[in-house]
Amino acid sequence: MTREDIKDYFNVAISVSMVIFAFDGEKIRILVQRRKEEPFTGAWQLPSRYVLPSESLELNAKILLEETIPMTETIDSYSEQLNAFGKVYRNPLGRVVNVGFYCIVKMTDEDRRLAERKDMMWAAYTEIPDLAFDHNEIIDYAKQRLKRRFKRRPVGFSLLPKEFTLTQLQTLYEGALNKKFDKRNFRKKVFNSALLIDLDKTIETSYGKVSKLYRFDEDKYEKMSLKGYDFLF
Amino acid sequence: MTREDIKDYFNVAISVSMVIFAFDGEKIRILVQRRKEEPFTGAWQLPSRYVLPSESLELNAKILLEETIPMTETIDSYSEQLNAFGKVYRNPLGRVVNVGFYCIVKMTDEDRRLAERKDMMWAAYTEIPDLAFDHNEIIDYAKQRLKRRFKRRPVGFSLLPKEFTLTQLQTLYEGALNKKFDKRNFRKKVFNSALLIDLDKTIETSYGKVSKLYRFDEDKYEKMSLKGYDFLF
DNA sequence: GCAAAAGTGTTGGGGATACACCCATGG
DNA sequence: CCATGGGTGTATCCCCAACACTTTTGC
Repeated sequence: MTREDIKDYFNVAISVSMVIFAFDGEKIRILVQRRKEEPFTGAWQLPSRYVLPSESLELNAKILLEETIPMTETIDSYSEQLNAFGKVYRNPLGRVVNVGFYCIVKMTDEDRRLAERKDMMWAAYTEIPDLAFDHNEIIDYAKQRLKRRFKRRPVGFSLLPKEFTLTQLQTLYEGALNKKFDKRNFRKKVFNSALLIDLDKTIETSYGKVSKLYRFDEDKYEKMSLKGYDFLF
Repeated sequence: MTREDIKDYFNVAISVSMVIFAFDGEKIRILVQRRKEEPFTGAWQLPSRYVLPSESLELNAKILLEETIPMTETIDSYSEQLNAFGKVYRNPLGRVVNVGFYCIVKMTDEDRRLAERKDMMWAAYTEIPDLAFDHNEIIDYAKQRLKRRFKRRPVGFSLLPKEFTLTQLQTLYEGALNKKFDKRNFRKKVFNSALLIDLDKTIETSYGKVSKLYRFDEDKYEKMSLKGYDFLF
């Protein structure tokens, strides 16, 4: 088979979309934006980008993330490919196969302010509006994947600030897994993992309470992980 | 953005590849075939197919499976999409993004005979030869995925004949998870799940031994699964 | 008679679950 | 003084892991 024989096949476009998960202290949220172009102008969508034949998927995903939330430190965010979404008629411009990605970022104040703009919104995990193309399907898939990751890897810490309280951690896990935990048992579990560093610092939370701060011990996790340790929830 | 603006993007081809897992009673194996065409003529590869812009990924994956092992009942096989593999220079003909799939089939005698042909081989799970393109990478990914599935879902039964012995089941799990199990504990575990039906039949296995036969209770699993039951290994 | 494979119970420990009260603070 | 949220210990249960011998049969 030569390039000539298969030229009919070379008429597809690739796009990447990014499901950006962040945690505002209360709920997990996903960033959606308004479309500026045809088709579906004005509709909400996932941040997306077409990929040139000469460019890699991963690079485009990275660029997409950086141009969408430019002020956020995305260096230590967690990112991963989802499936390819390739229904024939998902895009009226032609055959476009979308490769979904998701990432987990620490929400900064700048990120919060993004939502003040009219063309972006941090949609609550549980209340995603109708989106253009098949982007709702991509989000559903990303949510499933996130849930699975939460059960087996310490991805939650990528959503929290570097220093966090145990109540924040528990709220996050309850949101992600859609399940209530007993406070004492939850604490026992995370302490048993021995992956939290007590910072011997407190922070004022709501209602004038003080609460102890912890940090996730990433180095220790890496080492244990290599020895076959599994973080399970 | 119009179709004209983005015509540079519509110059990609899509292919699908299939990692076909089967179990010969001793080892898990993966079907590879010889390439008949340029590039890499004569090299081993995963069964693969280019996808026309007018056709769906899933349909192509299904056709690919059926034309590769035409005599096998693939109806009750388990199939799932893997990632998109999209390195820029993976195919010398142009930019081809490969969408990987894997499936799990019950190996029939006809399937075994496939391996007698010179252009196909059931490669042992642990001894995959060097393949064309990035197909080794796809297989590595598929193996990881299979292992995870084995831990959380009763996929193993799709690899076994409908009626099987507990020794077969254990051999399979040990191969898939690369781990030895204690025979008594293994049996306790599968009996506790209450998903095996004792067929009150025996079969002659090797060395003139007789061994009891079991069947997997798919209906019961479906029902329990809906109620939130998790099959864990 | 011995090698090979099927089959079968008990025990101990660790992790998960269930459960309730005290204290400090702001209003 | 009360509402809110942070913080702490114990008893029970179940699942998991460790462990060894008998029986049958082909060679």
